[in-house]
Amino acid sequence: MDIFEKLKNVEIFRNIEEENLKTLLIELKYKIRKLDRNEVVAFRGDEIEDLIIVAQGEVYTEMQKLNGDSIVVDRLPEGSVLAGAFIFGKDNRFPVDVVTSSDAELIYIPKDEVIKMFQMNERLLQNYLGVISNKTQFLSKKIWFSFANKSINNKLIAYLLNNMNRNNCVLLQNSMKEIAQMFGVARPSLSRVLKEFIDEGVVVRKGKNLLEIPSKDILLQKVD
Amino acid sequence: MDIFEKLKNVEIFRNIEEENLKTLLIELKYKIRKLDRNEVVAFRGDEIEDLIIVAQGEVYTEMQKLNGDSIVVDRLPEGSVLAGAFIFGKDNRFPVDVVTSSDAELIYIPKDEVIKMFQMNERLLQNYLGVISNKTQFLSKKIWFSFANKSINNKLIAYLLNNMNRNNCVLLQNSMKEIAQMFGVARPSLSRVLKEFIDEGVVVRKGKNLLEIPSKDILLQKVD
DNA sequence: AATCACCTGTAACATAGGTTACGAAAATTT
DNA sequence: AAATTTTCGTAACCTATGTTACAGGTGATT
Repeated sequence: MDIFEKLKNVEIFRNIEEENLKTLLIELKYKIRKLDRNEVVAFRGDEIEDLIIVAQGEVYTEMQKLNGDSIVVDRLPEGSVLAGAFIFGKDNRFPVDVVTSSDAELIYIPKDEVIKMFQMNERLLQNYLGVISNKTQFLSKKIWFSFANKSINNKLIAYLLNNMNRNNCVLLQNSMKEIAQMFGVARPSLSRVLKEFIDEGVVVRKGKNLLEIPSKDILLQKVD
Repeated sequence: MDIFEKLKNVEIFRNIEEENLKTLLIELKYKIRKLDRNEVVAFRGDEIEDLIIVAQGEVYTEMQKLNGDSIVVDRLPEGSVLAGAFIFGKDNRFPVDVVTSSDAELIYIPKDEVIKMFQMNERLLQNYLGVISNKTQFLSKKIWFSFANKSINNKLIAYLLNNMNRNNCVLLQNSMKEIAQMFGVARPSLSRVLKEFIDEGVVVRKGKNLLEIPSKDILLQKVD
């Protein structure tokens, strides 16, 4: 598969006509870097000078906690852009370690070239703005969620309300383990709160992955 | 003061030569809206179709918690851009209520015009990318901080390490009340932990707003 | 200087949530 | 279908943090 085929599937190149994409490829300076699985793409603190595109494979980013544990922050599948908010921001260094989770092929486009690209193709610019805007939206919502809902109680209520369909039912998309992780709480603790709700009849188990909320209002009364 | 003077102080118009800025003003379609103190600029859920610039005065954004309390999310001083990540993102509706905290003058620039602007002036595009990139960076760091440092203990250690100067001292920029708010914890709880550190000699009070950390290593041993 | 408003430190108390552990159920692999 | 691994519910226990309250300090305002 040639580079052109790969670029077509990259998020920032969506909906760009083949013609224009080919023109871009010719005009543009870029470098391709091939890596094996588990190779380090960049260390925390490294300067970011290029836009990096995951043309093939997958990479993940991880951060060090104070106690030395490292936690996976993000998985970037094929077609993603790496640290898109960091080439134009104040802090031009990687905030995280970046590692490949499979054989991977990365495309490096220098910052200057990126800006040139934007001026050559309006659609591309809009895509890019979209990508980093979505990231910001995603982060904003995440922060709001954990700030506005401190107790597991409230987190669960908010989650249920967000995922409720017309029939007052919630189909659990994630395992309890995963939900607990999303909430940043211990699994047994979440389990305990859900049990309370079920014991009180505020929530009814309809099946392994299906919950029913008999009354939204009664659920809301449980907010603390 | 005419509109031109006001625009010069807007974050996305920084470092743009007067000439170019004047040209932009002539070419551009925009609307000006004047508001009194405590007027609502936009409600949560309203469609976002324009880039909104705070040309004069100040606005703040607030969100509703489940229990009805509203919390101030952000203050946007003169020269800020409102919801910059939301005109290009997937979700084109305000995530928050927006209210003026003083008499204010807002400039509305339609999305299409904004893109035109970007293509007329490269510097402007870079500024805009910078602004929303910085926002993303800010949010990322905030999330990481609260995710990687669950206990007040660890939050405090991370804060001290981040704000330490060469002399192993930390000049407290914010009041304890504010720091507690940043951490999302109760003030007396933060006070208690700091007292522990001081009692143990891990941190030394050098003055009202000055702390000394005798040994970084010993401080790090306190991580749990 | 006197009043007021606010920020701090501190303590006693209540509780939400983390930890650990174990067995049953479910899912996956053999 | 047997075996192995993973998820889940549940309970007992413990600790970190929130809550409330009060008094001394600091700074602003009059």
